This record gives sequence, C-alpha cells and structure tokens, in this order.
Amino acid sequence: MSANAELARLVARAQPRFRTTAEFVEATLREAILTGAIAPGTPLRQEELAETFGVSRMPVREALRQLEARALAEFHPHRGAVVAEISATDAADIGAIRMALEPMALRLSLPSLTTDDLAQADELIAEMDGEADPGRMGELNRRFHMTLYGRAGHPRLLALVEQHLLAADRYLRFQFAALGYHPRSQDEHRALLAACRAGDGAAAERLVMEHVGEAAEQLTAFLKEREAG
Amino acid sequence: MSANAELARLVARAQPRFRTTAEFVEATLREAILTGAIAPGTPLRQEELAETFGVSRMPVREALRQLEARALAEFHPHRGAVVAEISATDAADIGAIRMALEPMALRLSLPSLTTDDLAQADELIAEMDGEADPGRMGELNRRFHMTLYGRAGHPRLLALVEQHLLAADRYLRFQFAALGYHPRSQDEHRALLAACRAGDGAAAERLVMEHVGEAAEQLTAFLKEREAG
DNA sequence: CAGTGTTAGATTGGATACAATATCCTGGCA
DNA sequence: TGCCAGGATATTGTATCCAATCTAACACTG
Repeated sequence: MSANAELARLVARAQPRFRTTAEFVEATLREAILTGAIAPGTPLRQEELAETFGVSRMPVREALRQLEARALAEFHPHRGAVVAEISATDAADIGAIRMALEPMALRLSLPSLTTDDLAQADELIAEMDGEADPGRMGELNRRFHMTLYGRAGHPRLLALVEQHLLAADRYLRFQFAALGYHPRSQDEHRALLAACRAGDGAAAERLVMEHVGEAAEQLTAFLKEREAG
Repeated sequence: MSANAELARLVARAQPRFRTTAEFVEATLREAILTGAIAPGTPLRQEELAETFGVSRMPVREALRQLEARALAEFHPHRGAVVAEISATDAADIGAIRMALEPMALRLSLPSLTTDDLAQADELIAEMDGEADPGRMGELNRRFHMTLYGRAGHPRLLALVEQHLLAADRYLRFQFAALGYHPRSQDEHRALLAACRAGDGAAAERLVMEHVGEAAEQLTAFLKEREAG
C-alpha cells in the first residue's frame, strides 16, 4: 500500500482557494505529513501524487521542493522524496528551537497584548479542557500559543514559531502516549496566562520555556525508550 | 565495521558538486541574493534565469520555490517572483531570531567544544582583523560563530542559525555603513571566545546575545533613518 | 554458497512545446 | 480627464519525450 487512501480524503476536502496549484499541493501535503496522515519514511512518488491531486508532475515537484526546504521531506537524487523521519533527537531538536524562540516571541508580544487576546487565550484553555482528539488538541494548543505571541510584530519570527509548533504536532500522539501531558500542560497554560495578565514578562518567559522544555524532555525520553526497545 | 573512518572523511570531503541542476540553481541564486549581487525587488524572470544558467525552466521554478520557503524570494501569482525586500523591521526581525537562537546553540555546544575548535575560532578572529572586504568579512564572521555552535548536535537548530547568519549578511554593507561595527565587534568576539574558553556558559550566552543585539540595534536604527530620509 | 557482474524495469531529472490565464499597458473613446 | 477594451507579456500548468540512474532480480564465477 502506498501514500494514499487517507491522503485522497484530504485532497477531496481541501478547498481550491489557493493561489496556485503548486501551493495547493504543498499545503495539502504539508498538513498530511504534520498530522501523520502520511507516515514518516513513506515515498512521495511524483506520478502517483500527480494523479491523486489531478494535476501534472510539475506543481508536484515544486511542492516537494518546498517541503524539503521545510524539512518535511528528504530528497534522494534519482530515488525521489520520502516523508522526513521522526526521531527522539529530532524531537529534542525541535524542543530546543521552541525553547529559544517562544520566550523571545512572548517578550516582544506581551507589552502589546490586548484584553481581547487574553480573553481569547482563556477560551482556548477552556476548550482544550474538554478535548480528547489529539489533532484538534494540537490545533487549539497552537492557537493558544500563537495568540500570546501574535502581537510581537516580527513576521519572520512568528512564522518560525508557528512552523515549529506545527513540527511538534508530528509528535503529538507520542506526546499523549508519554502520559500526563494533558492535565499538567493545562496547569502550565493557566499559570502562563496568569503571568501574562499580570504583565510579568520575566515570569511569563520562564514559564513558557519550562512548559516547552518539560514537554520536550518527556517526549524525548519516551521516544528514546521506544527506539531502544 | 570496515573501510575505515579515514575513507569516510575523504568521501565527505569529495564535495557534492551539486546533486541536481535545481540545487545548483538554488544555491547560486541564494548566494547572489545574500551577497546583494541581485538587489532586493529585482524580478526573477524564469525564462531569463533559465537562459543565464543554461537550463530549462523547470529546475529554475523548483529553485524559486525553495527560495520562497527560505524567505529570500516572494511570489506574486501570475506576476512572478522578486527578490525579497530588505527593511529596518526585517533586520530587527532577523536580529530577534538570532538573539533567541544563538545563545541556545552556544549553550548546547559549549560543553563539547574542543581545544581545536577554540583555536580555530581564534584564528578566524585574527583573520577578521585584517579583512576589509565586506563579503569576506561576512563569511569569516559566520564561520567564527558556527565554529562555536558547531558541537551543539542539533541539526535543525544549527541549520536555522546558519540560515539567519546568512540572512543577516544581506545587511552587511549597511552594517559597515552604520559605523563602528568592525572594531567593537572584534572586541566582543574576543570576549565571547574567552568566556567559552573559560567554560563560563552563562557569561558566553549573555555575551553572544548582547553581541547580536547591539549589532542589530545599530543596524535597525541606521536603516530606519535611511528609510525616513 | 558467498560474492560479483549483468540486465530489465521503474522513477526521477530535465527539456521542449503548447495551452490557459492573469496582469499590465496603451490607445481609443466618451 | 477618466475609463475601459484588448493586445502584449509573463507566468502557470499540461503533455510528452528522453537520458541518467537507482533497485532488484537473476546469472555467473570461484
């Protein structure tokens, strides 16, 4: 069996409201990879993808190159592209990047946060409380974080942050499996929001760094054990 | 285990000569953009580039998509790609990212730095002393920083750091114009190296953050004034 | 039977030609 | 002047074709 079934569903659902075919293909594949709909290591055959998407090979190749630049696919010359592998060290890598970027984003954003932003973050926490589906949970978590960082006004920084929040989502089901993620994470979310509300930048930065760091550490340990076993 | 480590080194050094045409085009264009050989805002016409490189349009398009993913080019549907603009806010953006990432990279790398690494960093500082050419200066500066971060062992993080060191190079000639860059920066390099040599992680992290931050601040102020004038 | 050619098939990488489409520019017209 | 129709231009996407090369299976050799 190859890339598909699941992917075909995503293709069907994806809205044709993209500027170009290549971007439509890229966005759809990216989502499929990030959500795990296409497993790591899966070959991404051009002809097959072209047929699945109902397009020619060229936009597919452009999309694959973009995925490569985002570290979501790997190219092996004359052997084609495969979905980038996941690993304990990769998870640690992403965790380190998040621990570096997110406190900075928060620092830049905090002074400009509005009461509306804080209220929205509050709502997102509440929504997460009742959420069991990992995919939906990942999205809510991402929106919570991005809401707090959103006023930073540094588009490149924010794009990187979001990209790595998304990258972290590839590990979401392991995150859940690593146990205890949900409730402790929610406590940390609340503490973080409280610090933001109080305008305590130093505390907020520390909390977000710990929040990300602890999750990454748990996850990495879990994956290491899994790889060893 | 077999055909020894020595061979592995030779293989690794038997340098890539690009794997594909698309990668050759991408690397060349990237360098041209980063060094300023192609000015911001310049249209990147496919046909023209294809002819210049002596290739067809297909690898050119793949290369352009990769440049887009690296924020070095912007696509405007049906109007083509242009070299990404530079601005004071963009410089500040890159500065913020570097201030976040580089201390983290240094923290992870410092414990594993060898005396060879430190000696090489020393040499690079000495080389920079006698250097007047901005392009060469940028390369030496980049190598100095990457030498210190190189043992971090987090490939994604290091790739991001290098990418933004390169991105900063787009602003190099303004960096020089903003004055005082060279001598003060060299003092900071020496102080940073000393802290690394002493194994004082906290100080090293602080120094690198200040080093990056001050340069970015000066540069941003210079560009703001220039944009206003 | 391990190890080494050899060959066939599949897939990518790239070139070329052409059709479709969106943007910009310009010139005529109210 | 203002505007709008339409052509020039460029990009976007499709359809083929071909060369390079990777994989795998098989045959050969010692």
